[in-house]
Amino acid sequence: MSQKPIELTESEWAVIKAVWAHEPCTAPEIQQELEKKTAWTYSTVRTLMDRMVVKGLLKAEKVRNLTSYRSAVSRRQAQRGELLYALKHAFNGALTPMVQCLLEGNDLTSAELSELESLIKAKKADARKQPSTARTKL
Amino acid sequence: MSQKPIELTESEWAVIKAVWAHEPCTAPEIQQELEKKTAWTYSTVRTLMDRMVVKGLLKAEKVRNLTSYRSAVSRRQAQRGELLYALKHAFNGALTPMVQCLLEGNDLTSAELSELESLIKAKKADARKQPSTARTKL
DNA sequence: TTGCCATCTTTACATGTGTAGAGCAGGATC
DNA sequence: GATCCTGCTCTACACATGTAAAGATGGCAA
Repeated sequence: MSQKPIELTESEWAVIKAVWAHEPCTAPEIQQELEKKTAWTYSTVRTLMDRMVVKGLLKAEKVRNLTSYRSAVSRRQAQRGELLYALKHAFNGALTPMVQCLLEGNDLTSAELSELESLIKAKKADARKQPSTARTKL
Repeated sequence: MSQKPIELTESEWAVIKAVWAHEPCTAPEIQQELEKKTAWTYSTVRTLMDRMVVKGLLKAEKVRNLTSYRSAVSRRQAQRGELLYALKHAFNGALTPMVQCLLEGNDLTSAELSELESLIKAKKADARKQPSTARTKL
């Protein structure tokens, strides 16, 4: 339970995003996909991917002589990991200041602001009904 | 302009937090402060701090034979750096989903939710008056 | 059968990060 | 003056990360 938080480097983010978009997929596929942005060679991508398998971020399966990769963590999990890192270190776990900082530094359209407002309203209603029980895990 | 984003490792966060709390300060002071939590020796802390000076996260000034340190980045800057990292990689720059994810995964009290609500309301009013001009830099 | 191509495997190397020991120097102490 | 702190400098080492070349190999085309 409570597996340690997922943290991804910039390169790993690039790779896993491509994998999410194509899985199951092969290293050459991912390399081609990323080449536009990163100019990484096959070797580079492959090394990254294999290291990510070791870390439990991807899963690899050998079919004959080809290796097929899939993600081992969901986008949600990865997103939450990133958020938790920021929350923990930059905001000492305090959520409200974090959201505040987010709002302060960026220009939101009033449409976006309204959207957030309704999110919060929904959440409030929710909290009233199910007091901190049926939380969507991750 | 637009200096590259600030990103801190876990250790660096520990150090800079202690520095913010005590600056101007010396390495031994910080070491003692951190010892409780981390059990790092003087050498370790000192190395970290000097590397952070090189990176521009701290400033060091030599007074006689003692070295006095101060932060070179504000808490706000560091917080924003962390947030931007998450925003960019995990959410492809989309702010609303990020806030959403934040709300989803954590149990907020209804007091907190109300607080956020008023933050947003304030922001909305704000946006109406000064359309994206006088933004607090960082 | 002989090459060729795509893919895989191995190895490498620079730089960054976590962690720290060993020895040095200046001021206080005896 | 010899000693003892306290803080400083230098050096080191293991592991992580970014990046990739070189060589091995299996299957298909000629």
